[in-house]
Amino acid sequence: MADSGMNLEAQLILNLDQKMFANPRRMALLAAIAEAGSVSQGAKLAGISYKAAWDAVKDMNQRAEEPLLSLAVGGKGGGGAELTDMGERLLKLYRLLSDIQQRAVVALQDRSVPLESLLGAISQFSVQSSARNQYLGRVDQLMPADSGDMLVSVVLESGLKISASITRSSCERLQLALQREVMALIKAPAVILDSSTDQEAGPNCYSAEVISIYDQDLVLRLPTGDMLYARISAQPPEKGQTVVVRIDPAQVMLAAITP
Amino acid sequence: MADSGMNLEAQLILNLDQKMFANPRRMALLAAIAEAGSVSQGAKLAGISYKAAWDAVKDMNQRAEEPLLSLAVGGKGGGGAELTDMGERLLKLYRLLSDIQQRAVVALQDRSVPLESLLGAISQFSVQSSARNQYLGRVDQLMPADSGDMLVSVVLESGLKISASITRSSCERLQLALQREVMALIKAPAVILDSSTDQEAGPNCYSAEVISIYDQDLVLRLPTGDMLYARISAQPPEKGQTVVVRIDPAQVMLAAITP
DNA sequence: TATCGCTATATAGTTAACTTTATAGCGATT
DNA sequence: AATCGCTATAAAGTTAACTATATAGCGATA
Repeated sequence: MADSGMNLEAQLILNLDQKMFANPRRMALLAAIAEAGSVSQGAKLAGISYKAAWDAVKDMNQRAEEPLLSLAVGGKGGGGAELTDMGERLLKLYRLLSDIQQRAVVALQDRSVPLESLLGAISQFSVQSSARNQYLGRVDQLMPADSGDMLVSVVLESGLKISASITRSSCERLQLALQREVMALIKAPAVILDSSTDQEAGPNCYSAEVISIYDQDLVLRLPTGDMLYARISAQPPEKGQTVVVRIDPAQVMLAAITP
Repeated sequence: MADSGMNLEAQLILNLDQKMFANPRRMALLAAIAEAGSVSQGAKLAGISYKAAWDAVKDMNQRAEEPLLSLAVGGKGGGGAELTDMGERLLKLYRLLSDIQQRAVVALQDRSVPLESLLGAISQFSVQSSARNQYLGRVDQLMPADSGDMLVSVVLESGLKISASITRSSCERLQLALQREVMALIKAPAVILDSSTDQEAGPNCYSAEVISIYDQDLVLRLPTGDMLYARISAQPPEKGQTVVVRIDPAQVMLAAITP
């Protein structure tokens, strides 16, 4: 279940009131019926017997709060079947969920992904941000600042502390509390090289070693071992040099998973 | 699958080489065996017959590339069973995937969630950011800027255009291309009220109507109907007034789902 | 060396979801 | 009014995954 050569895939089953309601076969059938225009032709398309198809359709139509298929008996062509809006929506929902699940399976199979952290795991396969600097940590301190915002201190596994200035309403929206797992996001251009002093002072002020310079991208290493990506502003430093960097807490974005 | 009163839950089945490998019952059994220290006691705990448990364990141990349980026969206590590292990891992976799936199910049941957009759907239940302003749109234009960064123009459904300045490497990492679905994230403090002029000029410069003022939070409405959250800096405007706002493209973060 | 609780394995019955096959009934179209 | 292809329903056989029950074998421990 962990290495590359294996063919692991996820199947989604939706239970309604503790009983199976949707599974891959049923959803494929639903799609086939929608395409063919009748249960009998859809069953053929899906490669199952008419009886099984009809039983499935009957069960779904009865148990869903609204039918998924509207069935016409007799008349033109002998009758037919059509997806209702509800049916269409269920199909979309199911496909979306399957897609999400398959992404998760593929991403989390990698042995290097930590499975302890929900946030860490989810961020591997879901929304990726353009921020070069992404640090997983926990809320360490929550302080009201003068501006009316909250100053949130995040401590990483490595011990590095990063402060973020967040509006109170955002704090509430993310349900930030001590020990909550959060990710601090910092765009590279928000990392300021501070040549005026070589003293660390104030929040988010660190001394860092220059690891590499390429084009205008600067890679730094903090004493804690964490890497920091910055952009070169005025005079470029040299490789191996130690510089002082500063990050405005207002430029730090926090991300979390609401429980 | 759509309204509140229903009891919809997701079940995860993992297929290995087209055949069922892990399902909720098997994983519960694995956990029970780990807790009890033997297959027979674990089966009792999980409420299934010893035969079924043993068949499941045998199948999993044989088909996984490494056994999940190490079984000892005879000796102290007659033998016993223990989770291997691989078994432990599978269990964690499974729990994480189930958790993610359940979150997705709960979030996407809401009728108001658009099921057309993968990014829109995922962002509903996964990582939430502290940025108050979040706009779903598509990449409209990709232009190299003087700084060496890329200026990415995002157009929303409403027609609103937002520009973001992103490093080239981030562009590549997110695989940004024309028409790619992205989300623009802007912290409220990054929205600057520009009193010097009432002319819209340059990128990310909009005239906006003041909808509400509470404490230091400002809610604005753009002509396109989109809402914009800002922080009050110097002199607070009045409700109903029209103001000009400006957002530095470097302060705009983009998020996407890599395909 | 006998005991113990476990792994390891077999046999037979049960269940749920299928399968094939068959047939009744419907109602616009011809 | 006859036709047509569908929905609607039933009966009987198949399969996979269980159930319960039984038994052989193991090896540290007492």
